[in-house]
Amino acid sequence: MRDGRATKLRIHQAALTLFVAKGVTETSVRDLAQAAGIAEGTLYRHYASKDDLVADLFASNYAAFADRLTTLGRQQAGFRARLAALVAEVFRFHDNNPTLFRFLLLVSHQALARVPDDAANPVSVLHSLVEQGVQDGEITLTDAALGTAMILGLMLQPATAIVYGRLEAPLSRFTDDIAAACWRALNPTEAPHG
Amino acid sequence: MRDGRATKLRIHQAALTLFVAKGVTETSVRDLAQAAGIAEGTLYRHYASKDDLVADLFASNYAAFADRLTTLGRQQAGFRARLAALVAEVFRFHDNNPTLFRFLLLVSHQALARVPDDAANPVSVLHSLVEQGVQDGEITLTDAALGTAMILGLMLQPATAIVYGRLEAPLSRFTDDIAAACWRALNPTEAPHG
DNA sequence: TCATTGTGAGTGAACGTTCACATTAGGCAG
DNA sequence: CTGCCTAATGTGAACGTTCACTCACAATGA
Repeated sequence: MRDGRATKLRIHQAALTLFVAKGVTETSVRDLAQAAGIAEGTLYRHYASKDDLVADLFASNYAAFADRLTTLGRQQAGFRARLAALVAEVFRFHDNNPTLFRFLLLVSHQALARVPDDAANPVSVLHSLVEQGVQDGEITLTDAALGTAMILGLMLQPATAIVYGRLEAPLSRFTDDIAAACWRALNPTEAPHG
Repeated sequence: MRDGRATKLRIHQAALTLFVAKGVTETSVRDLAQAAGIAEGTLYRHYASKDDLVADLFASNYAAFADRLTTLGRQQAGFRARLAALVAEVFRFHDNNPTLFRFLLLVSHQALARVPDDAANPVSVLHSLVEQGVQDGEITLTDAALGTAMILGLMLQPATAIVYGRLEAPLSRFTDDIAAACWRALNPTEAPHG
C-alpha cells in the first residue's frame, strides 16, 4: 500500500496557508486540492469533511501549544519568571511558524465550538497562571480574568500589528519589552522594577 | 413614492446581528432578507451586492468612530488625559452598541481592503496620539508602533473576554484600570503614578 | 402619472461530497 | 526472484444543494 502520510502533510500545509490568506469559508475544497497537488476526492481519504480538517488542524495544534505552556510554567519559580517564559514561548512560536500562529488566532472564534471543553487551552493555562499569582500575592491586581485579558492583549496585538505591517518582524525582539509591560500592567501600586 | 430609509435601517440591524452571530460568509442573502422581513430582491434596491453592504456598513461606522476619537483628542491637554479619554470613549462605544463594536472588530481583517487608504482610521488616530506623546517626551517608550499595539491590546482583549464570557459586562467598569495600565505599559522607567 | 420601492420565482455558477474506477506497494505463494 | 493478491491510496466526473443575483411585475404615494 502507498504511504498517505506525506499527502496528509501536504494537505496540512496547503490548508494553513490558504486558510490564513483567504479565510476558511473562502477557501474551497478545490482550492485546497489544487494547492496540495491532489485530487478533490483524495482529501476525503484523510478527512471526513472540510469541517473535520479545520477542527483537527485547530484542536491538535491548540492543545499541543497549551501543553507546551503548561510544561514551561512548571519549570519556572515565581510569577514573574513564569510570565517572562510564557511571553518568550508565545513569541518564539509566532516567529517559528507565523502561519500556524495566525491560523489558531483566526479560527479560534469559530473552531472552539467543536473542541471539547476539557481540552487543554492556552488561554486557560494563562488564566491559571495569573490566578496563582493573585493567590500567592505576587501581583497587586486581584481580578485574574482582567489580568489574563491584559496579558493576552499585550501579546496578541503586537503579533497582529506584524500581520498588518505596522510592526516589523520578528516578534521576539519585543519579548522583554512586552513581558515587562505585562508585569507593570498587573501591578497598579508597585514600582515598575520591583 | 415609498420611503425606503426604514427598510435600509432594518437591513442594517439584521446584517449586524447575523454577521456577528454567524460570520459574514456564513450569512446568506436569504438569511438577511428573512431577518429584516423583506424579499431578497429588496436588498438589491439598497445595495449593489452583499459585499457592498458589508463594505458600506464597515466603512461608514469605522470612519465615524475615528472622527469621534479625533475630536476627543483635541479636547484634552496632555498625552495622559487624551489616552484616558480615548479608552473611555472606546469602552463607552462597546457598551452602547456591542454588536456594532464586534462587527467592526470581526470584519476589519477582510473589509479594510475595500476601504480607501486615506479614510479616517481609529488605529491610525491612536498611532498619531502615541507618536505625539513620544515627540513631546510625555512617555518613555520610543517605539510608537509598539505603544499603539500595546494600548490596542489592553483595550480590545478585555472586550473580547466579554464576548467569551470570561469577563462580565459592562466594559466601562474597567475604564480607569485599563487607562492606568496603558500608561504604565508605555512608561518603562517611570514610577506608575507619575 | 410615474419614479421609487417591494416581490419572489428563476438563473447559472460554485460549493461540499460521493463513487466507480485506476494506481500503488507490501505480503505471500510458487 | 517472480508474479499475483489485496488493502490502501489516488482520481475526477457527476450529483444535489445552496449561493448571490436578476428580472418581469406589483404596489405605493407624492
